[in-house]
Amino acid sequence: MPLSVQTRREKQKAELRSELLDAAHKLVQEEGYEGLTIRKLAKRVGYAPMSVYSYFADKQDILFALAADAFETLAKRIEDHPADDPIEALQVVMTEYAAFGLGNPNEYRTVFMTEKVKPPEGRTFAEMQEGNPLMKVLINRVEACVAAGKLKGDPHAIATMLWAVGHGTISLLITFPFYPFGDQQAFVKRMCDFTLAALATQDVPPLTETPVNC
Amino acid sequence: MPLSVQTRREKQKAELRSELLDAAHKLVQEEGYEGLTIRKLAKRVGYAPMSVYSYFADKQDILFALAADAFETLAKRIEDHPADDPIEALQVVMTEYAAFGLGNPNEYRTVFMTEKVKPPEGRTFAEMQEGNPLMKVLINRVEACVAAGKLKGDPHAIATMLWAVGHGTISLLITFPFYPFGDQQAFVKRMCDFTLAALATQDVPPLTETPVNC
DNA sequence: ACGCTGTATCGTACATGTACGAAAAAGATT
DNA sequence: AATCTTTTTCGTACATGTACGATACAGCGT
Repeated sequence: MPLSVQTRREKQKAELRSELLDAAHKLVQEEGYEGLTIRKLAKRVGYAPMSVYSYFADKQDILFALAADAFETLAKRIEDHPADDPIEALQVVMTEYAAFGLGNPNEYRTVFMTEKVKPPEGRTFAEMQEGNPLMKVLINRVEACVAAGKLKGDPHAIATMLWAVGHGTISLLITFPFYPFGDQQAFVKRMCDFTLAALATQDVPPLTETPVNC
Repeated sequence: MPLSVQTRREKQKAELRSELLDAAHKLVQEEGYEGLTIRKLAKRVGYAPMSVYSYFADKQDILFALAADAFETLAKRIEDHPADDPIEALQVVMTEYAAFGLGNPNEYRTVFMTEKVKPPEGRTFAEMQEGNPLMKVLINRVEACVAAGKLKGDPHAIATMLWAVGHGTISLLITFPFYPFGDQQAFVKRMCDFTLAALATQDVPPLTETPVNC
């Protein structure tokens, strides 16, 4: 089947977009997060600065795309990680997640700590899962724990609570590196163990279905 | 004792600083967080834009100062809140904290979710407590719980863990209002109850004293 | 081949934070 | 009072994100 004209054009557009992303990635590698400016990026690919806006809504959009790549890699790494016990598998998620956040604070920030304007056009929850492959892994492994009888309750609720604890832990460590948490790894492990131990003793009801406010 | 010249000058400087803060506060009230620009602020108080930098290191510094005021008010509100049971007193902290964060996302953001550059010159932990009156209240109430035998372990460690959970919960609600948490209040309450219940059953050891890694 | 239409590209312009150093003001010293 | 020193104020300039609208250009029908 020959590509329709429209398809070809879209492909071309996608190519240029990823060329821009490549250049952006390199720029960040070479000059750090602050080093990425629209003008430099445009010059790098031989375009006028404003042309970048044909491919990305704004600078945040670029940063998001870069960070999303990084998170996808993380998700793959987690999936590839061996884990016999379902609870251990969950611990791997938390640990790797934390290591990633601490090792890539800029990416973590742009995805989880910056102002969001995107009102999701379609189904919010599904989007959330599509958008973040991590959430998928997390829920899968929670479900495995529930199936194995190690945890009890609604997987979505459990996953969300784990996310809240994990995110709180990591974002505090990122934002206040000088606060006396003691050893970062140890603090992460403590929070993880604490939460899993607590979850092991409780049956977690589903989240209330009150419509999203805001 | 008459004021020394130096003191008088410092006072004058402090006055102008707070005049600037007042103007900034009004600007934010009138035009929103985005409405606060250095140029507008300077014009408001009849100064040249660059003069603002004699009183604040940068724009963030202004936002911080504004947010710090708001947090102080919150701390006072919490302290004034009646609470018979020490655990209930702790719940009040969490609840009010959450309500504040959800009601003042901008202030919450600037204090807890923005890049920090300040390397604390003196003792880090003490600064942390001075800087944030909330942490003081939190630790006090945790200590009360420990004293009453409702909780067991190191107060600083317990407070830090509560902070991590509370912060994770609130910052997720702020950043992802469209994620299906269900009812926000209910989610906050759930996380709070979950954590306190878990803490009630564990003896919390002090945090490791490994030097801060940054 | 020739115009038509929509899209990709980009030139210009503006608001913003803030670096740098000059100018002015205040204070100290003689 | 006069001069020197220090601090405060601010004029200018630059890098940046991006709004707006013009231009060039590709694909289409005739």
